[in-house]
Amino acid sequence: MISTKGRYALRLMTDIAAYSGGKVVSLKDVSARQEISPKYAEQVVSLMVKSGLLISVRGNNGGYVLAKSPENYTAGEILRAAEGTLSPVACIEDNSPRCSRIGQCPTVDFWRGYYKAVTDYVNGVTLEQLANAERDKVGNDYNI
Amino acid sequence: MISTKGRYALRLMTDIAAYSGGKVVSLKDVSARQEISPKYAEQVVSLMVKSGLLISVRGNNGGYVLAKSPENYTAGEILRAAEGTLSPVACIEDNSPRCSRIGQCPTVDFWRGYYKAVTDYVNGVTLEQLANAERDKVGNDYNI
DNA sequence: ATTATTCCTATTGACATAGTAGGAAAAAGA
DNA sequence: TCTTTTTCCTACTATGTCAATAGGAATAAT
Repeated sequence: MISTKGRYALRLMTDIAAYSGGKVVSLKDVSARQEISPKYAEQVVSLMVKSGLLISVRGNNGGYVLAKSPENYTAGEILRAAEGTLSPVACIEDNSPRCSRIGQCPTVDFWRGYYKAVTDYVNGVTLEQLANAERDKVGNDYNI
Repeated sequence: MISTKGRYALRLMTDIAAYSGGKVVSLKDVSARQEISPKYAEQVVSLMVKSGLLISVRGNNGGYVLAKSPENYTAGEILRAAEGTLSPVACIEDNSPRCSRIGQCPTVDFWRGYYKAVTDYVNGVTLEQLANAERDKVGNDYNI
């Protein structure tokens, strides 16, 4: 399962992309709209800053701005910045400690394929697409 | 990440498919070949039995047999039996407690797509393919 | 009766998750 | 200069999950 860090990161980035209009926006506003604990949102957003996906502005009237335009972000890079890796197993990551069974393990190739299926998918979705979904959905608060 | 339960389940099932030849095989042998703690392997295998993927034979000379032939298993059903679900988020599972933001969440469709990418992949790999990989790899114990 | 197996449940140490909390540092405005 | 609003940083904590380990009961062949 993807943890709340990854899920919140995606929603926070989507919100900023959808509503900031390129201006600095405070996390207070973003987290309120997304109903995410402001203090926890801070920690998630700090991962985005550290990865260079968001630019922070400190002080009064400060906040965050996207580092590039929404169509140039993929969901994959946001999730990786939050989660660390999307690899299903440790042994196929870069810099993984060598598994002694790697030469005889029948499932390594299977996991590589799994990883590729996930990677291809998340790298194929842009933040712009998510932001459009956000704007489309507002007002559509139908309870199924 | 997929837990050891899922990873071990796949390797144990693969081993049985590759080496049992349709006969009852004891878990002691299987777990030794796969270098998995026998006691822990018991717990993993019991999930397979409960899901009907393996048939158990109790008593002396007992063990386990595949419930069907390897080409009729997918990696997906084995992983789901071990892991419970492969869904990346709780809100898109069947019988999930309704999330109050479902009507306005911009990422739900993204996660559905993610889930589908994973599901399509794991349902497209058969146990027979894994068993062939196992047989091919034995003897290729090159240390990279 | 012995032995080899599966079956079932309890326990444990280590670690990760999902926050909460408090305050320091920065910068704008009065 | 003082106040306010923001980000930034670190520590703490409760809860739960993981990955086993452990012990013994039930079963069945010899």
